[in-house]
Amino acid sequence: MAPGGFPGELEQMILLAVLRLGGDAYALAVLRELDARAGRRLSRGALYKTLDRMERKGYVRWSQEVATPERGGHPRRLFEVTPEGVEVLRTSRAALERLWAGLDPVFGRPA
Amino acid sequence: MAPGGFPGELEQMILLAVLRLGGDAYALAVLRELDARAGRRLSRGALYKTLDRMERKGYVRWSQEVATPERGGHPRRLFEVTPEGVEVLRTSRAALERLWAGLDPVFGRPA
DNA sequence: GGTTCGACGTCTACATTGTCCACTTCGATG
DNA sequence: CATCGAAGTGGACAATGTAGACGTCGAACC
Repeated sequence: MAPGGFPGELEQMILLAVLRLGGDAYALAVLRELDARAGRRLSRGALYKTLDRMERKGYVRWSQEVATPERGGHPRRLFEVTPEGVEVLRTSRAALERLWAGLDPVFGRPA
Repeated sequence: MAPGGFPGELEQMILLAVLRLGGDAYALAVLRELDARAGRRLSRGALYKTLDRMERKGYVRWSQEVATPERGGHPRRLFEVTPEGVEVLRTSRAALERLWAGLDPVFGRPA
């Protein structure tokens, strides 16, 4: 298992959203992706907090966006998932899948 | 979405383990199932705490085991997932799956 | 050229979850 | 009767999840 143990539910989702966005993962986009895909809403504060925590753990890193059009306000932070982040996602997914395996009947979704 | 929002990572796993065990879901068995299936280890304290919290939220309920052999110590608690618990699992899984969808290439697991 | 607005990021405070460990109970075993 | 193993409980604390208020810039408005 990944050294730090299992990531929290939100951490997992954020990691996935960042991954999905590829080179376009700045904060507000992550928020929109989370809402659109998962119906998961949260404030910017919550997002940045979690992202910062994950940075300390080495699951994500970020850089300032290149100063292209500069549309005002702070320069955007562009997030990216590290290999460690990918790894942690992989193991947590595997664990979950082994628990789900064979339960479909219970959920009225036979096979 | 389920009223109480998304369940935590551990809550999810415990719910699944209880489900898997069917009528045999007493605490120590849940612990073993979690370890065996998901490599997730935790103390009894952690388990009971989480189970109690989930009871308050209506995701699980329990009953004393029928006093058959009485092998000593406290009577065992037999856990069971409520319909609400099933529902919450279903929605959280759906959300996660929508986030995972299409990411397989990233994980070196093409299709 | 001041005001407002919208896209960003940051900070503080607090609620919820996750976690361990020491303690207790009680039958069986020695 | 001392010990052991299976169960459950309680207290304390660490990690995660969460909102909201605040600051900052450029652009658009007037």
